[in-house]
Amino acid sequence: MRILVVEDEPGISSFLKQGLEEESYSVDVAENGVKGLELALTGNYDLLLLDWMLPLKSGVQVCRDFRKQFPDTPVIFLTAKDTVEETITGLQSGANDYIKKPFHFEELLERIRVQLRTKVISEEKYTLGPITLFTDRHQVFKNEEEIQLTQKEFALLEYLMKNKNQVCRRTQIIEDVWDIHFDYNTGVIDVFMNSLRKKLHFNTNEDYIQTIRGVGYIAKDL
Amino acid sequence: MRILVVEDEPGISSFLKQGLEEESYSVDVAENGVKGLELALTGNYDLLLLDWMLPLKSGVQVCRDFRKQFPDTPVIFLTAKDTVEETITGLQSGANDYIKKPFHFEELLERIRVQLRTKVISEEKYTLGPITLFTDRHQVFKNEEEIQLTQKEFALLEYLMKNKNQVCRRTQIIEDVWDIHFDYNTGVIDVFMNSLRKKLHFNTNEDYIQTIRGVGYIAKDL
DNA sequence: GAAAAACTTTAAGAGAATATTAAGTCTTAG
DNA sequence: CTAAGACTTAATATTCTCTTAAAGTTTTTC
Repeated sequence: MRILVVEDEPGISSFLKQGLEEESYSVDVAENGVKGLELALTGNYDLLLLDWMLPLKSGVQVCRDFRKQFPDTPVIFLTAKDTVEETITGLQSGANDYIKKPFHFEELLERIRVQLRTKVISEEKYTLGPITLFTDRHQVFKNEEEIQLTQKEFALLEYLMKNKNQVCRRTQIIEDVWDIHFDYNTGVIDVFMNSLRKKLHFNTNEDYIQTIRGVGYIAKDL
Repeated sequence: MRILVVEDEPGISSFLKQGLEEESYSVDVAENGVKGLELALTGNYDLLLLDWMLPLKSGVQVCRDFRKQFPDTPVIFLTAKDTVEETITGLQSGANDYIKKPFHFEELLERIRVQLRTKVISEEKYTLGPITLFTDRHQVFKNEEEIQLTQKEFALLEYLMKNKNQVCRRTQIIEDVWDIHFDYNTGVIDVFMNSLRKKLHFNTNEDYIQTIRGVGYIAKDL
């Protein structure tokens, strides 16, 4: 089980990391809200532990943004903010539990177990840099923002992401995405690759989909 | 939403009953563990509020026995037992949350909502932007104005709202709303979607029900 | 550096999916 | 049994997607 700890005080985060790893969770730490959300949105975690007061982006904001894409992954606030109003705000932002500092580690552990015991099997998804693609839901996100794709655009992106870091030849693509098994000559792939890149609006240094002259294309993390 | 309060101190239980009923929960009270378990096992409740120290049968015992038959109904402990060991024992007995007395009623309310928002199935009220749908009463409102829907229109809207923010495929809709389990190709869905949107008379910028070409529809808050 | 090859971009027509309308069939209340 | 309303089917209209083709750009080759 993978846990993401978003906490800016090194003392607390390293204490949490060590303690949780002793319980054989695998733990990553982010030291500010922006980095935390970014990591969380990769979808690699089964649970989030969030501090409220974070540099760059508050825990509440992280929780809200995270919830839009992951409605089922449990989130636990772990914070010194202890008024009733703050607790309620935290829970309303989509958290599943709210623990006030100072806390007992054993109680935290048990509350984590409570959240994880109901957790369902996670859905199939692929990632590519800031892009996340959910096959069943038929949805694509770039960071927090949802991107509307047509059928073919989606199928093409799905194919590239499924074969991430591998060169996809044009003949393979036309077979697997278009289901055409004879020699083809029109520029369909090129046109769709174009609209795909346009909709994903990569910056100049975000070369996540590269063309390989004379062969095809490749999707790769940078 | 029906809540069972198991609590032997009349002062506390009547305070809880009154407060929760003001929030339009329907509340029953049991004043000892045996009676509490008996009522709980009727399955008529969506959530249990349990005291620990109870006559005849302890809250922990009630929780354990209840869990055997109802693994998914949320249970919240509400108790003066406040050591870490007791908290852990309570949570391990199958509870979903553990609140220590004295507590703030507003926080209790919010923690109840947290538990109930994941129990989608038995929920009786759904919202979507200005739309509110009551499953039991079979009523739909847009803001204050009631909207008259037919059976199928209601069922369709209910399905979309139950799966808010999730893509609903045409095949799923035809299965779950029409109960047709083979391939089906008439435009029933389109026709009902049309009359639904007409009756809900959304403005141009109120795109609460979007169509996803080639896939189906999605109801989402904006 | 010019020509050829490969890829990108744009635009328009064909095709497919959905929206709308209307008519026919079924159900239910009186 | 009849009439009103609800559901389904079918036909037409509209909108959006996919494909093709042609023009523009970059890269490679000689």
